[in-house]
Amino acid sequence: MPDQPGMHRKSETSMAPRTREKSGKQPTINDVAALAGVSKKTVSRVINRSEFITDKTRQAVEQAIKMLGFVPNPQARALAFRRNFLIALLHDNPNAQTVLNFQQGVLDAIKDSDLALLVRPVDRGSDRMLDDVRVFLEKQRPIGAMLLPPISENDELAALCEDLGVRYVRVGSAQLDDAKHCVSSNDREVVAEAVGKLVELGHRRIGFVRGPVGFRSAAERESGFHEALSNAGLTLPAEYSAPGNYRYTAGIEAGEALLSLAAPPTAIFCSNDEMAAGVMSVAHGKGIAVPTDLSIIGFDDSPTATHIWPALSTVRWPIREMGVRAARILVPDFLDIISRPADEPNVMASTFVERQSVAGPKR
Amino acid sequence: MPDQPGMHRKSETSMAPRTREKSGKQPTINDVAALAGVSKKTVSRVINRSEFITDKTRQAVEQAIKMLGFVPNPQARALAFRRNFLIALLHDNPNAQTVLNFQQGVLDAIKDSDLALLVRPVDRGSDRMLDDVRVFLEKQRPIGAMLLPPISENDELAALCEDLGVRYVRVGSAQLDDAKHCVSSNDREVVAEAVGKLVELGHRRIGFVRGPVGFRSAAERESGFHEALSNAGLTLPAEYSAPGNYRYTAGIEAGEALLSLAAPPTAIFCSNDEMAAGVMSVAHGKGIAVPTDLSIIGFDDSPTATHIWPALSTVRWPIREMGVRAARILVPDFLDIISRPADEPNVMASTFVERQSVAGPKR
DNA sequence: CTTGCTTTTGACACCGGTGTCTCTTACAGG
DNA sequence: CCTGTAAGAGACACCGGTGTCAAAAGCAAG
Repeated sequence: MPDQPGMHRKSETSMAPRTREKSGKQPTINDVAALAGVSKKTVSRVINRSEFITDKTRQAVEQAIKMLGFVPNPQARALAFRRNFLIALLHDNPNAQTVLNFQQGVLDAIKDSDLALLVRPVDRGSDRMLDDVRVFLEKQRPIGAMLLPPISENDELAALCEDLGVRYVRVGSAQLDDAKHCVSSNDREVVAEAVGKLVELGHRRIGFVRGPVGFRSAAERESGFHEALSNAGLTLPAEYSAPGNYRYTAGIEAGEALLSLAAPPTAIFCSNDEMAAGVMSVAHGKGIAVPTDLSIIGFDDSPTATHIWPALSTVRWPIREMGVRAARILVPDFLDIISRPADEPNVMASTFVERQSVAGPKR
Repeated sequence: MPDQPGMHRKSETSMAPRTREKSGKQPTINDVAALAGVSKKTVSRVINRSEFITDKTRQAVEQAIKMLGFVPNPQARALAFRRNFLIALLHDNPNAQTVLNFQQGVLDAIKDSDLALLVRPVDRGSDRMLDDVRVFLEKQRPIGAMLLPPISENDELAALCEDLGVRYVRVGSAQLDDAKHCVSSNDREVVAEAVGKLVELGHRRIGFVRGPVGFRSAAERESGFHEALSNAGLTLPAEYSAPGNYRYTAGIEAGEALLSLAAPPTAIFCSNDEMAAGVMSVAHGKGIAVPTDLSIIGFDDSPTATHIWPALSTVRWPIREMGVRAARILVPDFLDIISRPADEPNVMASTFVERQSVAGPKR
């Protein structure tokens, strides 16, 4: 059966992942140029805030833009600029809430800009990780990338960004003095403050649940803990220090270990909230009352901190604010920032949040 | 003071948000065409799996592609296709863990494809919401969009996608029969099963903490609850039903109300885990032992469910699997799926997870 | 009114792919 | 062997912007 006369063959169009467009086409730079009576390059200059343009021309173009509701096509710009107007968020899913809060901060910061956010989990551990990220960055060509802990500690990743001409910001770790590439918080200091409160309340037997080895965040927290102890002239007996990996189950194990000691601690600082929840569960199970018989402090101020009972005293990490700040460091030129980034600190303030899990020792 | 002879003026280049590129340029379709001795269009056909090509030519091109390590430039394709090879995830931050789990599922599904994930929170509530999303979709031109609850219930959003030629999938709500646009889970059924277990254990006074009004997810859970009760020939006294909004604080209030009754319930089903945590806190505060004096069931299987003590029996929502499934529905043509999407269900199975917060009534 | 410079603007190629249409080739049938 | 037809491959325009460089315009000095 012959095809319709006019039909040459199956159209190649069907192959394209294209879907129909109902609403009228959007205006292009050519439409604007025609309406304003200038060349498209001039319109381009206005869009890109070129300084070599007279006010008169600029205004004429801006009016035409407004009249047509013109929005530059990001795909075309991406092709011409060899850069996509995107920020990539690279993370290794340490904690959902953390990622999402940070993400939220970044989105707050770029809300009124032309940027969008690309999320990309990476598999630390995998040996193809570096290649995967390279391919990702080469393909997506984002303006910049944000590295969340723990992968922010990977120097090779930073070097890769550097090499590919992708701006980057490392969050919560690495050299604090590199204000161009780092955002962090004063965790050590605030942990010391929190543990100091325990000492003030009269605690002398204070336990510690560590974070995973090799994590800078964990090292910071541990160092703050020791600082508080030595300030008080105390030392940490080996059996009062339990290993951990930021997981709830590690908290359970640590709790079992610490609370089974002949002379158990009267207070325990846990390197994050999840582990604190684990320790608290063990205490409940053993009939040890919190905070009467045992004070507990966590770190993160995750939702868990308020959901458990009694509500957990913890260190709030300004992760969302760090997201905002990271975006400002990364792409100040896209954000119309009032206060120049240089004026803002790149070490954000963590705070100790006191809830119901801390009291003086029983006597 | 005159400039260097060759220097014409300040270069306009400085305006562009471009950063230097160290590593050598990547090969383009032209390089491939030259190496394979064919036209670029032919290479394009191979890339796009056109059927009008002989095996011989295809192999020659594929070899050239491999030899050069050629990767098509997504920006150029986006421009020519008028579509970006992206999937947008639109959500209204109902619950960080949920969003991230879903996100993870989507990423699992698109891992080996050319797609990337764009995340975009939307502000339900705002009246500019629809316009914001329109601008976003028009600018980014993703292939498709995923709508997470509760905004998945917004018909105008779906219509907008339709209108803009953006494929879409609505998660966890809306018409279940629309297999092309919906993924959901059998929540009603599983809630009925969970509450049925309470009845089997001998509970007769069972309280209910509702979800926010107008949410389909809440309605489903409530309907499952009632189904279990009526199966057992029970009814829900008005004072046993407390309002809620999925927040911890609402759980606190509901707990206060229900547990202050002269004849308090011996078991409470909460429409989500956060509220269950709130109810549990109130029980702890009142010295009501869980599960001895009070059984509690939640919904979501969020991290909170395992972090609180005793660990919460809850309904696990297969959110990550729904993410995978949603991606397969949305972009089957990009995923090289073995089992065709039509073969898979679009109603995923929730499951009741029994932990330590449920026991028989005290008698 | 020129001249000589600087500032603004525009013409045109180009970024790296895809759509359309035409031309070439391969093969079955006469 | 010739012809008719359909499949395969290529030429060229185009997607919607930006970079380069030359031309035009503005302006102070001669």
